[in-house]
Amino acid sequence: MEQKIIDLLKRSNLSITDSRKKILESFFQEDSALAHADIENHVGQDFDRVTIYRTLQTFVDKGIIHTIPTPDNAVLYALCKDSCSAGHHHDNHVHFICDNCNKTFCLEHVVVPAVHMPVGFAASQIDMVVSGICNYCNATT
Amino acid sequence: MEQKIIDLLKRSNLSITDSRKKILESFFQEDSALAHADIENHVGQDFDRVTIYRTLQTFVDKGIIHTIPTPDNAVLYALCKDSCSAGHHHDNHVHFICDNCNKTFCLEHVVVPAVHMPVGFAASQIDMVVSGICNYCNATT
DNA sequence: TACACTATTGCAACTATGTTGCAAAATGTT
DNA sequence: AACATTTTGCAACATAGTTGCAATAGTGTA
Ligand SMILES: [Zn+2]
Ligand SMILES: [Zn+2]
Ligand SMILES: [Zn+2]
Ligand SMILES: [Zn+2]
Repeated sequence: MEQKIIDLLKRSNLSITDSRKKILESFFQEDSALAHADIENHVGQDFDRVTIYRTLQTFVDKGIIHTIPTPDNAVLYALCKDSCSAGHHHDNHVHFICDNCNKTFCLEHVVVPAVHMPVGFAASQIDMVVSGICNYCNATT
Repeated sequence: MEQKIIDLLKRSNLSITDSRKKILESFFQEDSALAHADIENHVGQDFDRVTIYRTLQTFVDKGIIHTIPTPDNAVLYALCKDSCSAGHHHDNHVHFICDNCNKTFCLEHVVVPAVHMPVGFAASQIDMVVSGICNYCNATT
């Protein structure tokens, strides 16, 4: 884990700092997307709020994580897959929000479907967010 | 206009107040979705910030307007079509955000396409937000 | 390892956004 | 007009996010 994180930071041309390691750790330990508050809980009192904001922004810029738009306008972050790089995200997958456990997941293998635009409108990016019951919650009820 | 607004409020079982009239007016005058700040600008100093928040919430509850999730997590509101009623929205259309003029539109006639969920996931609601260049901006450049 | 250079962090202060309780004012009904 | 009910404004609070700057930590080089 430790080494995997260090490699990722090096590959992204980022210096290895305690906060970056700890914050990345949060993402590798959780399979779902994280809100700023989740990360604050995970890293505890170790780092300043501001550091977390700046670190997350850095990770987004470097293509390490991506943000997820949600209907209730909370900001969520999740790890990007390898195809993302600095200044160029390739996150065209669908996101799923569970109404029961309230977790948000990247459905890596579900590509956002095409949609026919009215005349005059040119689409450059499409976000799709699905809510419902996740596979874990469906299995345990 | 005035009469149209009064009728809409009566139909929704809401009392006719100055703030509700003025805020609804904002929506009828604009063809694009409005942020809280836009409405604050439109109504000027006439009403308190809190009143605007509460009025918008009331309108959402009554099925008069709906919220639009955006990738940058701003809250936007737009008029619902007639099929929406108190406690039951029917807004399954695609939303479009123009990268040029920065306005957001309801594409009333573009229905959110179906998407195939992985095993175990049950979808109950789907939001699709497209960004790009709108028809007005494409026509004038 | 020590040094110098640069990048990162913490702090404090600030802005923006949204919420709550309560008394005053406006609305609808009789 | 008088009453009961909603709605509004105010003040205070809560949460989220940003900025400038000085202190600190990380990196590459000698
Ligand atoms: Zn779930
Ligand atoms: Zn994702
Ligand atoms: Zn436009
Ligand atoms: Zn809409």
